[in-house]
Amino acid sequence: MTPLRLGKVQLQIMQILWRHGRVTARQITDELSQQSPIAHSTVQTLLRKLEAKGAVAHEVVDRTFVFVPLQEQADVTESAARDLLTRVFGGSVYGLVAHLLRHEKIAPDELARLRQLIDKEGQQKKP
Amino acid sequence: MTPLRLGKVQLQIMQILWRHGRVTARQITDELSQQSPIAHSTVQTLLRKLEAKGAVAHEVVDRTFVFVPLQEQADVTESAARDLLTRVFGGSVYGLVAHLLRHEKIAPDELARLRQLIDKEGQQKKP
DNA sequence: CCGGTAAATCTACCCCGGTAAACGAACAAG
DNA sequence: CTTGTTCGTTTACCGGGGTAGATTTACCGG
Repeated sequence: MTPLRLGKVQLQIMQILWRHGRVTARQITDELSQQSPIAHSTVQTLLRKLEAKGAVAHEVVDRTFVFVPLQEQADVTESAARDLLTRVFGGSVYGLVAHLLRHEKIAPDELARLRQLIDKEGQQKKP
Repeated sequence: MTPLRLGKVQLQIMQILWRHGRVTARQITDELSQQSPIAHSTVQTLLRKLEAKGAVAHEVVDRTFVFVPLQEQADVTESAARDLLTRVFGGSVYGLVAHLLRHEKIAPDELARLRQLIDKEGQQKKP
């Protein structure tokens, strides 16, 4: 299980795949182009590279490719998060969270939910 | 102020720079080689690339280069964290922290300190 | 049957991180 | 003076992300 490193656009493609489950290259191009224009062939190239890597697969429906994600979102999220955690924060969850609290603005209700979450986590000492 | 993208080894070099303030290329090579062997010329090449990017500078002392970091650790940390936050967690601090709590094992005392930190953050509503 | 349309493939760049050998300069020891 | 060591510089290569034009393939409508 190699960590599977994904680039910026590749991640965006995977996210579209995860949201919709089954999409054509054209759909991906359209959705990506809403943010910044991108050539259809570029998307196709990246999809081929993703497929070569085992991150996606395609089925042929009506002579057009329908792509499906193979790599789980949870896995990619996990490896990306752990990557930042270890490389930048030396593995300290406290360090990362402290940084987020200090440098990112957080809505008060989010903060409240966070406190609840941590409390619940603390309760799970004795199962 | 471009985000300044750094690779894996480049980040390690910057971290050594940040720890020591002023180091020679040799010191960096030695320190990096404790983890995984790396050629001295590789380190020098990366240092040149970092300098070309404005991340470091060098002074000449006794005919050898002494490198100093120009880019602040806080800035790099910040951009890396925000990068993950926006690209993977859609900007949701809650999402990222929740992920960390769920998937990373955290020492009980770290959890306690986290709760304190969040409480203190909550108090700063009315200054 | 023919031309348009749309999809897929081929091919070719550029950039940059990482890797390192090869070369050159300068000094230190003998 | 010659040789070896230690720097720094030059140069080259690989891999992979990103980009996209050009080309082929296949269908569909007139």
